[in-house]
Amino acid sequence: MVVDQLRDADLDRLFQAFADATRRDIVTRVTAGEYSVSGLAEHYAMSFAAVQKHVAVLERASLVTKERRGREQIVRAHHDGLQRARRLLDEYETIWRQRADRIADILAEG
Amino acid sequence: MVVDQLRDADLDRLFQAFADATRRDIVTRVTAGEYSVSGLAEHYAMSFAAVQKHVAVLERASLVTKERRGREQIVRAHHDGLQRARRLLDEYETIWRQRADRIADILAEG
DNA sequence: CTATTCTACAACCAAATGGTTGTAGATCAG
DNA sequence: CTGATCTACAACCATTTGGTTGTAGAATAG
Repeated sequence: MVVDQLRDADLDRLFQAFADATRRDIVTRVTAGEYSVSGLAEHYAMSFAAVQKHVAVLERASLVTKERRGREQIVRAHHDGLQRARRLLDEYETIWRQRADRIADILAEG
Repeated sequence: MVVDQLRDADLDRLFQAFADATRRDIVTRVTAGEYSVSGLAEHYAMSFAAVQKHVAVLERASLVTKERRGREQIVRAHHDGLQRARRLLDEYETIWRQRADRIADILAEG
């Protein structure tokens, strides 16, 4: 199974984006409210540029979008992206859970 | 919010482990049946050592375990680890979905 | 107009990642 | 015992990652 390249690359970017506590926190924040990039940066013990890069990673993973408003860039949760992420996680989770359940059943029988 | 360090590190390792197509494929395989490390390695266009490293990453993320059987090392899905992964993903997903739903409602009203 | 704020982006750096080859120790087959 | 197989691990390499500082351009405030 060489698997679907497109989907693979998307999943790579998705999980990679989630594999950092700062980025997960950013996603949590922007699903709750509006933040400019500098507004986000205030909350982390790192440079503005570093936060800018984290936002860029989330953007490439289609988890957030940016929209310019005056001199600020507003970061928002990208709902299509988040939904897509959920669906992909669900699929994986379903496969693994079904198999895990089947194995649990077999172990229970034994 | 400086968040829970332990959980953060676990989540980092978890998502990092998932952020590679080969590793996701390995997890899928070992949830379905038994594989030795070399048995797994047969399926990928990379060296045995590379696959060994991927398995090690999954092991550190508590997603698989290894058990020696003769000269082979059998790789198995670690069900506690997978369950834990599921629970963590569910939590995140719940937070995000609730917020996304709320926002969707607001947008629908407007 | 000027100063400040917000963003973009380049250059740089250390550490981690994902791969390789090579060597060596166990275990099994004949 | 000997040879083949399976694993472990070290050393190495190129690329990516996560951070930094510095420079420069747009937009706003006064």
